[in-house]
Amino acid sequence: MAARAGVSRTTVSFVLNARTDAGISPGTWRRIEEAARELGYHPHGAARALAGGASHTIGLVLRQSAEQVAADALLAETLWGVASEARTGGYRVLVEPLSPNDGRYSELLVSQRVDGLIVSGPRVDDEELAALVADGFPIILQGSLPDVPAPSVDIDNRAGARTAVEHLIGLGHRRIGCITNAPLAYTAAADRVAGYRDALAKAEIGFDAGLIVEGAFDAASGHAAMTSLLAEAKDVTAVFVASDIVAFGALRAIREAGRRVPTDISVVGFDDIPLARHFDPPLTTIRLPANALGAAAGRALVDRLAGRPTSERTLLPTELIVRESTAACRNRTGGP
Amino acid sequence: MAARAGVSRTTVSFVLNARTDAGISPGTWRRIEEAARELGYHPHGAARALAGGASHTIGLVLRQSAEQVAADALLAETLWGVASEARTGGYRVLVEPLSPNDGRYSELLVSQRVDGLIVSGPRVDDEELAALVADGFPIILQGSLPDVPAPSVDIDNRAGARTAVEHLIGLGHRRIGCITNAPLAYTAAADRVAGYRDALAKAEIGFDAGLIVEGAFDAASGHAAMTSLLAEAKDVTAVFVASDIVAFGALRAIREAGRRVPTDISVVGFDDIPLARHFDPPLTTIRLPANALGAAAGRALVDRLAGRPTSERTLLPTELIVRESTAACRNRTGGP
DNA sequence: GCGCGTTACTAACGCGAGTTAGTCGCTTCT
DNA sequence: AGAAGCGACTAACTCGCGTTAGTAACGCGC
Repeated sequence: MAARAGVSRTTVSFVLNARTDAGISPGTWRRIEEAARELGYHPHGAARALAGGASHTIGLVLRQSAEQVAADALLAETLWGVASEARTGGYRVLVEPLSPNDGRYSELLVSQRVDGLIVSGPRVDDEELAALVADGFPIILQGSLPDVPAPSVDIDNRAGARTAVEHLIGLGHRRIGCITNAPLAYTAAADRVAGYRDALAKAEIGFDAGLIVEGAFDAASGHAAMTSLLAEAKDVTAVFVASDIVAFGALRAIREAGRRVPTDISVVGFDDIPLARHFDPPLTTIRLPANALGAAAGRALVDRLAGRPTSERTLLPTELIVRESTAACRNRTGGP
Repeated sequence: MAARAGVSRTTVSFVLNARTDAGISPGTWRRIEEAARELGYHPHGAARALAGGASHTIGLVLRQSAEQVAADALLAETLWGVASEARTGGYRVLVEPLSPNDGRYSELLVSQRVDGLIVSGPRVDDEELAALVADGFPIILQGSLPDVPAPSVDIDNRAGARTAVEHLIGLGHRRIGCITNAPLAYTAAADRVAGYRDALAKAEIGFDAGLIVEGAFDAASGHAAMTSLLAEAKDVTAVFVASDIVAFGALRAIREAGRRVPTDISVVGFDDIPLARHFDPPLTTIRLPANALGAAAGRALVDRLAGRPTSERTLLPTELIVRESTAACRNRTGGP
């Protein structure tokens, strides 16, 4: 204990916690700081947590399956955002990857190892989560979950999808297909389809359910979806694929069908994964601000823990990145 | 405290820590377990850490820059491996992303918030790391760092590269180019080049420094490297690209040059990122066991913390995944 | 009836901080 | 001169648990 090199012990605590209200003379203050440095003194985390009643740690629960995590090109970036924001707020991040039916993360909270939780990819049937939220634990949802009364942070999937499709419409396309990023049970997938429909409605283009095909996370599903779409709706001149990875498979299907992108068919993706700019052709897509998403979740939790007001729902804006997979429609079947 | 519902307090501690040596009668044991369940009792993590002298938490330090993290398709999977292995050992994982010149992770260890550290992507000039290791802290390196006397876990880059090139040689190729995954200052890049040379040497193919071009993490660098290689060495019939992402750019360069894969040029990648099987053509590559890598690092640290013997250096085997980007050489210039 | 060994527990200390309620010495007011 | 006030600290309590040493009850042998 640095008390030796200086004077007391309580005083050390005051200095290290920057308690300016406790009237410590500048001389003593400096003396203690120096002693602490010389002795390489560092307060013991656990003791501090015990005495202070706060662990200064937040938990990040990954509710995706191992396969989904492996396939998620943006997860690491999101984690980075959470962690850096947490750090500026004086918190550390404990990561708890938990496959869907693999319960029991409440222990983290209940044992006071973390002060709050960010739950990424929450599922509707998560009873444990609902119970925790009902008990008033500080929890931030990263993703959408309508029925759970906890603050959530997400990107604006609907607006993003709408922007993507409006871009297509602006290029003169009228028959626009849509391949989802995941089964529609996933809210993110449903929201993106909603955005697609918004854009069509605004442009007064009739909605055709036959133009929507479900994808499922990976490129193989995109390939299958696109193949079926090309077969079913031959007059499609553009496709909105709600995931770059799925779009990658779709591009291949188009190539295999002997059509060209963007000459014959325009394609817009979603996510802007690092590889998207290198697709053939470079993919026009909607940038998902992964880092900012993590940071927003981190900030929301830190704010909440500090007792500051938190908005119930934060929707992050996306950005249209125009590259070379989209071009003006050449055969305007639906023109005025 | 559950003492109320049962009898004592020390006894509760014994039961919850499964101290069978302390002679607790089966009746009392059961009574306490029930009471704990009914009261929803959970020991306080910080108190436990303070009293027990161990935080039961390990730190995972990410020493890559934010950009590298974002571009690393396998990082999340590795993290998953670390975390799941840690959990089976009774540990939690604290993640500390730290850009290269952004020091000060020793605080984690020194303040006892973690019992040990896994350092991913260590750099040679990391003085803090060297000091920590010298002080005897439990640290596992994930990656290679010859001069630091800490146990390390890595994949066998050299053997993997060798396997890749041997596959090419087996197909009859003799003029084989090599594009690195990163600048040669990175040991992983140097190791993979070493594996490339091993394979050539074994097959008694002369080494030509002109066939090696440096890539740098992303597809753009692969594109540039391949373009220059095609221009400089027109007789190359195969290329070993030490990273799938870089290979993606290389494939595009080959296409742009009017050559076909694998008809004119065979390509082998490295990493087996999820998208590799969907490349055009599906990429033959070396699978990097990301999950296993994380798990091995986690296990090594847990073992070390438990006082069990740990091997100084663990090299995980890779696996050749043959897909459609490689084919037999057609113009055997160097044949017997 | 006493010593001795078991069995089944419990009182009390200590981990290393944060925090409350003082204490001490010195001015300033009345 | 005595009370009150203030600046600069510190003794001692608290957090919730692990752990060591110790105790009470009970049986057993002689």
